[in-house]
Amino acid sequence: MTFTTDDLSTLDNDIHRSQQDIRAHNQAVILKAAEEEFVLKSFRGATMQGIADRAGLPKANVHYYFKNKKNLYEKVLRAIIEEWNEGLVTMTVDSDPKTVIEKFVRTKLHQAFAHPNRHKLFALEVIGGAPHLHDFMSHTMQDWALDKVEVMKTWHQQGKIGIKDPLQLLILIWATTQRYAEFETEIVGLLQKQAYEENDEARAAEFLIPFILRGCGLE
Amino acid sequence: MTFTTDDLSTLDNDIHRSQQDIRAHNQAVILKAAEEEFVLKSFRGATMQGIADRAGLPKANVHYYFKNKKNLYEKVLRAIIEEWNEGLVTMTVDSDPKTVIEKFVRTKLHQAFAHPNRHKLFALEVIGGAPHLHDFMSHTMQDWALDKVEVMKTWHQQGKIGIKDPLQLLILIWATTQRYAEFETEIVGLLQKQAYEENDEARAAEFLIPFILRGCGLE
DNA sequence: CTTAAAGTTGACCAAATGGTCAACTACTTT
DNA sequence: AAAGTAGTTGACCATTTGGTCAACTTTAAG
Repeated sequence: MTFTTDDLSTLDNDIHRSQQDIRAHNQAVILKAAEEEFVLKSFRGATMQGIADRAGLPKANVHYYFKNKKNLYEKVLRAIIEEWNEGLVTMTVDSDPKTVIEKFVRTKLHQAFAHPNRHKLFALEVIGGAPHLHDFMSHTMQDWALDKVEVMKTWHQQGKIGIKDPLQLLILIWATTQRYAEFETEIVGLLQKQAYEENDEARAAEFLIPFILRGCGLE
Repeated sequence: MTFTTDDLSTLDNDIHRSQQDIRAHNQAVILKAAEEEFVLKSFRGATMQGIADRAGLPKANVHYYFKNKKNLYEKVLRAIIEEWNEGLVTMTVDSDPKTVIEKFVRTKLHQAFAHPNRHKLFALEVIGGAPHLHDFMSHTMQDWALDKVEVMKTWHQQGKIGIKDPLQLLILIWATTQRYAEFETEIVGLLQKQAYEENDEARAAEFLIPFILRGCGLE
């Protein structure tokens, strides 16, 4: 995929657009519309017509760019995996636990606030048994996780960290950071707001990072 | 609802069943089937035929007991709210923070392992904007949560707890406990198992409770 | 035993929806 | 400017599916 979903409106005022631009622009608009529709209605509940309406295009045009609904869905999922790969913090036995854990939490939290829909979609997939993410879950992600677990076990043996069962820590960090994306609706309600505001990510980080470090016996 | 979903098979061997028993039994079987189907396929993806097959009944029979799909779905959601209400730990300014928090985490964690599908369904709803849970979310749950936040703020002022922003703590506890239900697929994979085993709940509790208490500056 | 009520079920229908297609317009290239 | 390629779109179709219904069987009541 050579296009990006950022700044979809930059080309809107050009009457004459090159066909390359048109392709990139329309595909990006459709992917964004699809992401929203799939989050709100889930795979089967989302309709091609609904996606088309959201994208401001006729339905047949959506089919021109994406073979079918499943194909479109998988293209949307790909963006999730790409983002996940970007959040891979380096973590070796020689790293400083406190630094690495703080960086990891901060990165994941930032991703959650930056792309909540992606995290929601990922969660929808996992809850439904991850039928489309099976490879990713049982290879890429699992390999990464189990490797980090080994690193943290070594840290524990060296007395650098007060965590005997690092897999549980990994689960906790994912749970707490991603929660702000997945349960946006609930949390925004509890904050008595209509939507997240600028400082909400900072407020979460300010709580989470010291809490987790304390839990790990660091600081 | 006067019936229960527990032990659906007790009546299976009786040839002659009273009509009351038949009603209770069939409704329970259908609700259980619906819960599974809705979790796996989400509202729109679940089909009445699929639910009927899972329940071992003809589709028309499902419609005999539940007016329509929406009605059936809402009946399933009701069970979730009832379970939620059962997990309400008493928490006042005079309670002992450590005892209450430990009890709360343990209860929520137990519910997560006991009824993962309900938690998955709840999560699906929230992720999709909670269209069917709006009243519950913005009244029952919010009132309860904000009340507990006030209690914990008092604890903090009295120096009983090291948490300035208790709403974040509440979010963290919900996130970490419910995670074991919602992300069952992922976590079971990370544990390199086919399904949770008996000690997995205890293993989670053994990690989570000291971790959270430490995070709160207790113990 | 008779009558009514409750429960069962195959067959059917109308609406929704994914996907196709052919006609058309707009760009691009030579 | 002509021919070819890419993009647009309304109309259409086949399939899926929620929901109905009428005929039928089983249980309950008088």
